[in-house]
Amino acid sequence: MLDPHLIRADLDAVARRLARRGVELPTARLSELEGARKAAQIATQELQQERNARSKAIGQAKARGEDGASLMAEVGALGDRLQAAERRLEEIQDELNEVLLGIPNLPHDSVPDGRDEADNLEVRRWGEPAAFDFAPRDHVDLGAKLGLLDFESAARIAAARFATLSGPLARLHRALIQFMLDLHTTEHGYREVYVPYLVNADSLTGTGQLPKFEQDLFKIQRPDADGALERSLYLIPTAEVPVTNLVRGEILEAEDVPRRYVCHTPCFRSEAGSYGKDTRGMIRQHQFEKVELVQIVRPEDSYAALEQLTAHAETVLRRLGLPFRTVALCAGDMGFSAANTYDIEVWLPGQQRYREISSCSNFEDFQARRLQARWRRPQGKKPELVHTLNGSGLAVGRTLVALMENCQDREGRIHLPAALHPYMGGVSVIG
RNA sequence: GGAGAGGUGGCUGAGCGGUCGAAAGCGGCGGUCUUGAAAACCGUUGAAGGGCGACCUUCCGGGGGUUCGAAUCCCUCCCUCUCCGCCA
Repeated sequence: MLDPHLIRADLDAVARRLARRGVELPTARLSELEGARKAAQIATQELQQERNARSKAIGQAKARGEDGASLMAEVGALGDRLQAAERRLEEIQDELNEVLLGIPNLPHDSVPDGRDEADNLEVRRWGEPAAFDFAPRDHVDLGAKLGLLDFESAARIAAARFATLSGPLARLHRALIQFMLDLHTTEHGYREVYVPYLVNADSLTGTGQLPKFEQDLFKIQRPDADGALERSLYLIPTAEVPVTNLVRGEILEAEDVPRRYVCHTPCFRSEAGSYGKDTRGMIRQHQFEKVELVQIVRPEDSYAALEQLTAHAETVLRRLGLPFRTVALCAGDMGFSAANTYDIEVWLPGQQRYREISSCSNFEDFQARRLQARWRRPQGKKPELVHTLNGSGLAVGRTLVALMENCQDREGRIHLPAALHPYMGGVSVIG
């Protein structure tokens, strides 16, 4: 959520910055609501003040042993007016809040202009795509040839857009998770956490998935005692949600502040809007594993943290020897809650292009405001909002795809990088 | 699932219809003392919102209700703890 003060103070500047994302701020409606809010709030508070003063007088009269009946008669008439004023104020605030919750974050000044993916800016590139002296297969063909990757059984068990892995490929998948967790905990200073995979609506509102993107989520309805459907939970679309919510409603002490978490979870995405994209293979699935990096930092440190976190994610690819490039997302391509985002894209020989394997974002105080996640500066000042960041470190399924496609030989065998050998029980070649 | 007990400020914890936004302790901050620190002592210290301001409003797990007035009474939901049952 944006700072309401900022919106009040300079609505046009906010609108201009949002226009870079291709978002039109409903300025007329906002200023109308804000005006109504102010009037209603002042009116309500005046009535409350009057009621409080008179009620107090009744109390004092009674304490003196007086009757107070005449005073009570005076206040009676106030009740209805107060209630009406309170209702009206609540209505306006609900409406205002609804609008506010639907406004995306402001892009940082350093974010390049642009409408979509095509306008993203490459900031660096690492590794050389291998020159194959044969036509490289994509992971679907490789998996089928190896007999270790199968979409039909997954469709039978569940539905389209699921996959089953078996044997050494299933082990490789697990090995990648262990490798990533070990790297980030032992070398990059993250604390490993295990969290719920089902979360409530408040958590999703906190990180920004709700209210706007409910259609992307799998929702679990829980029948209550009467069989009525209430108290829904949602399957997490990313560990970002439960992990960032670790600090929801907290006031952290200064020495407790940078917090760095790493967490492996499955992720579940309904992605109702994107059918038809990446239908082949395991690039876009309803269920996938991810190792996520989350940082809770002091506001002044968040941009340094973004560089650091992105580098931590890149390190995974470096260790695996997978060629990648890092792009700065343009304003139009960034996610709802992000102020600044780097995508890391890995080279996929099967597609002859770089594909997103990690997205590292600084949310500044946007999520923190929704979460009421705060910290106290050393000198015992007022609590201030923290800044939050996260990034995949990495998406496991896509890493598996990249390994298969980049490390294949003419016969369709997969030659694993040395970094994974300890996690594979000595197996260095699959197939 | 059954029975019971609870949810109060950064933390612990009192209050159970009327100056209670809330005692006390811890912690934090400021000061005295000290070469410095600790200890001791004194003072101070919740959050959010509104108003140009003097100030005002809201908040005692969430929501609803009773009342002139609710942390305190009622309803409901959520959560925590103890015992029993069941269970990976």
